[in-house]
Amino acid sequence: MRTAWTTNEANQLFCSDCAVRPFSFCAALDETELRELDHLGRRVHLLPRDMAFAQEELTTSFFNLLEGVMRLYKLLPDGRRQIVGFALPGDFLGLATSTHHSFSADAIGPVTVCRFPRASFALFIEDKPHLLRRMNELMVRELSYAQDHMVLLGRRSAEEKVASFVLSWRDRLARLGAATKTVPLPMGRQDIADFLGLTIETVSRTFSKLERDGLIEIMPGGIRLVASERVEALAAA
Amino acid sequence: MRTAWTTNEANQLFCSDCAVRPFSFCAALDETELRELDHLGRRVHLLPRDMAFAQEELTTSFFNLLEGVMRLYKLLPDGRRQIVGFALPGDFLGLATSTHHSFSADAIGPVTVCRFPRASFALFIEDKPHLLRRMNELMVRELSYAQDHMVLLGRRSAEEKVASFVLSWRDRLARLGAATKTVPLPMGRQDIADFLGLTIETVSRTFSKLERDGLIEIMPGGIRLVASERVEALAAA
DNA sequence: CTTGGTCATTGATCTGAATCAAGAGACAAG
DNA sequence: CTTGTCTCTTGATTCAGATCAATGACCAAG
Repeated sequence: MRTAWTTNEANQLFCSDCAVRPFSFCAALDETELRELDHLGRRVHLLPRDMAFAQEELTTSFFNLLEGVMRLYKLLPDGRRQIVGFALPGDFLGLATSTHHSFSADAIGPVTVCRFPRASFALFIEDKPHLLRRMNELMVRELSYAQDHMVLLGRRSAEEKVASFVLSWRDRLARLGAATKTVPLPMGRQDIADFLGLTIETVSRTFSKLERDGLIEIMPGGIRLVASERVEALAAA
Repeated sequence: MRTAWTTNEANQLFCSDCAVRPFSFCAALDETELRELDHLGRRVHLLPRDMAFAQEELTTSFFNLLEGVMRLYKLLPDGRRQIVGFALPGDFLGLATSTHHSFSADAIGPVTVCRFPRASFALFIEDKPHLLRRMNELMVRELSYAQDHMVLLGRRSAEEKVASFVLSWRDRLARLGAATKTVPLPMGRQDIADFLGLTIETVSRTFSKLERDGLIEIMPGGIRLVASERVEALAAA
């Protein structure tokens, strides 16, 4: 529950050296703008379970994820949780309707983010049409992703949910340039359950079933796709 | 399945007279820009079931909904349907990842839309930061709405789903300036089911139960909130 | 007035996933 | 090595919602 970034600031590096720039909103910036951005952001390290921001909290910062994986989730008053997404390096976090965050974000493993104060970031993008268009593009992608997830949550079986999840997670990692046959799953079973609208038991059983049927192999920290075409078939229909 | 707008164009009216402008993206425009926009858009009437565009189709137009209600949905290969949203006057439709639509949109009742060719609209907004920011704002709202819906689909019971739906629908209508105690439901039970991730029977049974318990009254074409505070209680937790 | 169509409701039954309940590993702290 | 704490898995049972099956209400066409 601690918000680490108030107490735990790392030394600054330069945007021009940033490894995630090609995947990030800042890919749209030129040299001059990058140097300007250098003065806005601060690198911050988060430990597992550290929160970048919480639902209902005043929006004071935006974040660009540099390293690690984050969990984005909403809680119901009685404690039920829905994970609305997992963030990977290059993802931009914190955009919210006006003043308050509509979901919480915390670190799964160790995480590095680039933190931007809300106000100065807003000034920075205000009159930069190419950057605004880039943000638009990212949000359209995000929205389309959200709609796909609604289909999954509303209309798919447990087996289809798990299969789709594994594949779309693999594809996101692949876009960042990782291997494809072995799929690391840094999040726990409960996280997967809360993402897919299932219980932890059903997720566990479904993984076991997929392994028993010879589609995957369960490994510590992830899975291996033994018969990816059969997993694709499950995810497709 | 017919796309009516190729054959069924209405006579043009002016943006400055447009009733939905205060609710729409074009609220951000000044006099000169409005006159420019007049030349881009054409008003088009759709009949029930007419499609504005279909999933996978090339994006040739954007739409601003002027009158009526539309259904936005995605289909799985086997015919299962998830409605990702209902559009009301003022809503902007058609933004998609690059070239293709990611969902279908059709008319529930009779509908009037303002149709903009993709290319010229893109040129029009390209260098207008205030308009780009306005679009951004609308998309953040959309995304936040999508996330709320994920919580509903993934973590709520049938009764909670129906209660939340009725209230959020009422609130959207209220923002457009309609009455609040009686809630018109222009969409059918099957549409509500496909929106909430339920079957038509469960929706029907749930409405009946809410009526039996004295929370609502079922009327032709809608419902009346008899004990809205009890409905709110269901929707909240 | 009858016919056929669509849509909504209700009842009976079934089932996929939730819930309840143990274990089994993994691992850090003492 | 032991102990406690997690997380994951597996089994038994229950239950919310799906499925199957009529029936009723409404309405436009003949």
